[in-house]
Amino acid sequence: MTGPDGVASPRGDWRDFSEPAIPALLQSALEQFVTHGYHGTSVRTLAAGVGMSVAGLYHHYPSKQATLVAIIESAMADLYTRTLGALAEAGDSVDERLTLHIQCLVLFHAYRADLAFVAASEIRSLEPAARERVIGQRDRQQGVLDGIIEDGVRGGRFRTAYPHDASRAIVTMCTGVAQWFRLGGPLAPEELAERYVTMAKALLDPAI
Amino acid sequence: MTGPDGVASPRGDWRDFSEPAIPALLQSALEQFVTHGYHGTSVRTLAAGVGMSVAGLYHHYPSKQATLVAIIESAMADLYTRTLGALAEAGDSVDERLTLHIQCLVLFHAYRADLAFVAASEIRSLEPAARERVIGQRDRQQGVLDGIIEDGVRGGRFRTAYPHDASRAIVTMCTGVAQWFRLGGPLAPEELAERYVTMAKALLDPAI
Amino acid sequence: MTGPDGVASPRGDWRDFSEPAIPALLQSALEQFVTHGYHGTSVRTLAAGVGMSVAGLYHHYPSKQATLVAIIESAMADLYTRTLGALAEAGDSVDERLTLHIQCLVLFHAYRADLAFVAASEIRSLEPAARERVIGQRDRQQGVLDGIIEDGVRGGRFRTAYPHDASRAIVTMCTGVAQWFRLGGPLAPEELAERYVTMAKALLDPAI
Amino acid sequence: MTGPDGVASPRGDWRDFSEPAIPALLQSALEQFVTHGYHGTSVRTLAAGVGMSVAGLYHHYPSKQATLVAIIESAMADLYTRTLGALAEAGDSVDERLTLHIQCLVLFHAYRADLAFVAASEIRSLEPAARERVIGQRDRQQGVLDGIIEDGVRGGRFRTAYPHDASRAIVTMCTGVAQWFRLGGPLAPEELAERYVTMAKALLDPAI
DNA sequence: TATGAATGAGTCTTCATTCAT
DNA sequence: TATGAATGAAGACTCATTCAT
Repeated sequence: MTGPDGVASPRGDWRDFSEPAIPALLQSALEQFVTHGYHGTSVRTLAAGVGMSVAGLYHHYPSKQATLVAIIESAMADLYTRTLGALAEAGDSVDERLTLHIQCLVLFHAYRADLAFVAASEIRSLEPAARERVIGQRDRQQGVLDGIIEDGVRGGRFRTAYPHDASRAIVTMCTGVAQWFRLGGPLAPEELAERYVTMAKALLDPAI
Repeated sequence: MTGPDGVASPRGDWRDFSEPAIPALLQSALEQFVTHGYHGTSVRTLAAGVGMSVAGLYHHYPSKQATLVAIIESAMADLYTRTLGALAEAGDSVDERLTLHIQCLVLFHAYRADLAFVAASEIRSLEPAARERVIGQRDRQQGVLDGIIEDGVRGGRFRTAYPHDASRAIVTMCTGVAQWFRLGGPLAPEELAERYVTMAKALLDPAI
Repeated sequence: MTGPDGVASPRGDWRDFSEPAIPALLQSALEQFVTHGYHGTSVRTLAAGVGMSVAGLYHHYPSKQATLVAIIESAMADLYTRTLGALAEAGDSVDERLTLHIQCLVLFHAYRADLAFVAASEIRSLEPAARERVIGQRDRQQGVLDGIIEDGVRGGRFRTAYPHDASRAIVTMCTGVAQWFRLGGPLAPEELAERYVTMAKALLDPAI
Repeated sequence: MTGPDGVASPRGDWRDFSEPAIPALLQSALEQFVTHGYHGTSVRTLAAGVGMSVAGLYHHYPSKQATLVAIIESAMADLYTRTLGALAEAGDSVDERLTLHIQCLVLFHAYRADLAFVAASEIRSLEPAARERVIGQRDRQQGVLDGIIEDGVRGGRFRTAYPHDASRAIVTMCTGVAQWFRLGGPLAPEELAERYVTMAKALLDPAI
C-alpha cells in the first residue's frame, strides 16, 4: 500500500506496527478479553478499565458485543490488508510469496499478539451475523497460504506429500506465536519471522 | 489392563483411546465448555446437558469450578501418563524418542481434541490454586520435547540453529491439531501422526 | 412434685437441674440455634452436629420446624412445671411466693440459659399454630409474677406505685440472666438467685 | 441543630427523638429484621419493602450484610452520643449521672425500640470484622453504668453489696424495654424513664 | 457527552425435603 | 433405622442495558 504520493507510507506498510491498531477504549477491552475471556468480562470492569462510567461506555458502543465485533473485525481487516501488501511486494515468485507471507503472519502475531489471540479465540462469542462474516474472513486468510503451497507443489518448488496438512501445520505454528511471544523479550519479531520462514521451508521440503 | 497381545501394561497403552477419558457428566460439561467457553456456560445448561436438576449436579461436584478443575487435571494427567509410556517404549534413541513423542502428542490432540482444547484455553478460568498446579503440569509437559531436542542437537542428530524456537513451533503445531481435527474425517489420527513426525523432523533438520 | 413414695424426688424438684432437659439431638440443635438463629441454621449442619445424615435426621423429626417446636415447648413446660413446684412449696405467704418464684426464674435462666434464650428469641420463627400456643404459655408464665405482686401491693407488703411496670422490670432482669450468665463462672446460680431476690424486693419496696 | 431554647447543641439534644434515626431504606429493613430476623429476611422482601427492585437495592448497599452493619452501627453510635450528652449535662454528681443515664437508656430503648432490639439480637449475624467492632462499642456502653455505680458505691451513695450484678440487672431491665414497649401506649417514654430511675435507685440502695 | 439510578433476567449456590434402597 | 441421590424453590448477588437528567 502506498500513500497519496506513491511513496511507501508508514500507515500502509505491512511491516509497520508503530501505530496503535485500535482506539484506547477497545485496547482496554481487548486486554480484559485476553485475561478473562469475553464472557468473563463485565461491562462494569470494561468501563472501569477506561475510567469511565458504564453509561458513558454506551455512548461509544451500543453494546458489549459491539466492542468485540469492532475488535475482531479490525484484527481480521488489519491482517488481511497486510497480507495483500506482502503479496504485492512479493510479485510472482512462489519462494518470495511464501517468505513474505510467513513474515507477515509472524510479525502480526508477534506485534499484535493480544488482538490475534482474541480474534481467534472469541469467534465463538460473536453473535451469528458477525460470526459468519468473520469465519468467511478467516477462511479467506487461511486460503492464502494454501494457494501459495499449492502453487509451489505444482511448480516443483516444494516436495511435501500432503500440502494441505503442511499448510495447516504452518498456519498453526505461526498463529501460535500469539500465545507465547512477548515484545521486549530476547528475540525481535523480525528475527523470529526469519526463523519461522526457515522452518516453514524445511517443513515443506523434507530431505526425502 | 492388558494390551492386544496379552502382555500386561500397568497403566494402559499410550496409543489406546478406546476408553472414555472422563465420566459422562464431565464429558457433557466439556462439550459445552468447548462451544461456549467456561464463563459462557451456565450451571443450568450444564445440568440440562446431563438431564439432571441443578441441585442434582451439586451432589456430584461442589461447584462449577470443580468440574473445570476435574476436566483439566484429568487431561493433563492423561497426556503426561501417555507421554511417559511413549518415552518408556522409545528407549534411549533420540530419533525414536522424538518419533514416539510426536505421535503421542498428535494422537492425544486428535483423539481427545475437546479435552486438549479446553485444558489449554480455560487455564485462565481456573482459580489461583488450581491454575498454578496446572501451569506447573503444562510446563513439565512442554519440557519433555525441549529435552529431546536439546539431546538431539547436542548429539548432532538435529541441525536446527534455534532448538528452543523449534520446540515451541513443533509443540504449537501438534497442540493446534485439537483446533481443527475431527475424528471420522478423511485422515485417521495415526496417519496424521506419521505426517507430523515427518514434518517435525524436517523442521529440526533443515537442508542447510 | 413428689415421687411415687411421696418424698421429694430429684426429677420433680424445681431446684434440680441435674438431668438434661432435652435429648442429645435437640441439645445439638439448640446450640446451633443459639449461635446462628433458627433461620441461620441449616438442616445439613443440624445433621452434622449429631454425626448423622440429613435423611437420618428426618427419621427423628419430620421437619426442621418440628425440632424448634420440640425445643421451645419443652422449655416452656419445664419452666412452668418448676414454677408450680416453687409456688406449691411457698404456700400462701406473698413474701415466700415472691422469693421462691424469683429463685425459680433465676435458676432456670442460669442453668438452662440456652434453652431459655431460644425459647424467647425464636418464638417469631414458629409457624402460626405453635406460635400462638407458645405465646399463650408465655403469657400464663408472665401472669404468675403479676399475680404475686398484685397480691403483695393489695396486702400492703409492697409499696411500688406501678406494680405492672415493676413486674415487667423484674421479669426482664431475670430472663436477661440467660443472655450473660455462664455456668462455671465466679457465681453459682443459687447465689445469683439470692441476690436477685434481694434486688427484686428492694425494687418493689422503694424507701419512699 | 439547636435545642428548644435556642442554645446550640452540636449533636442534637440527647432527649430529642424527633428526627428519624436512619434513612427510609434502612428503616424498612429494620422492621423486617425485627419481625423475621436477619436470616429470616430475604433481599427480595427487603427490596419489596421499599418498592424497589432487588438490583436497585444493590445500588445503595453492596450487600444484605451491609444494611445490617449500617443499622447496628448507627444504633450504637446514636446511643453512645446520647449517653455522652446526658453525662455532660449531669456534671459530677453521682446521683444526677445515674438519673440522667437511666433516663437516656430508657428513652432510647422506648423511642428506638426496633433499632435497639436488632442492635442487640443480631450481633451474632454480623460478619467477624463488624461483630468485633460492635462488641467493643457495646462493652464501652455497658461500662458507663458500671463506672457510675462503682463511683456511687465508693462514695457511699449506694449500699448494694454486689455492684456489678446490680449494674447488669439494671442494664438488662432498661434494654428489656425495647422488647415490650410500644409508642402510643398508656405511658409516655418520659414517664417510664422516671419510674425506671426510681426502681434503679431502690435496687441500688436496698433497705438493709 | 456523560452519569447516577434503576431494572428484569440471569448468575452460582444452598435450601428443606423426599424416596428408593 | 439409616442414607446417597435427587429436586423445585429459594437464597444472595451480578448481568447487560436503559433513561432521566
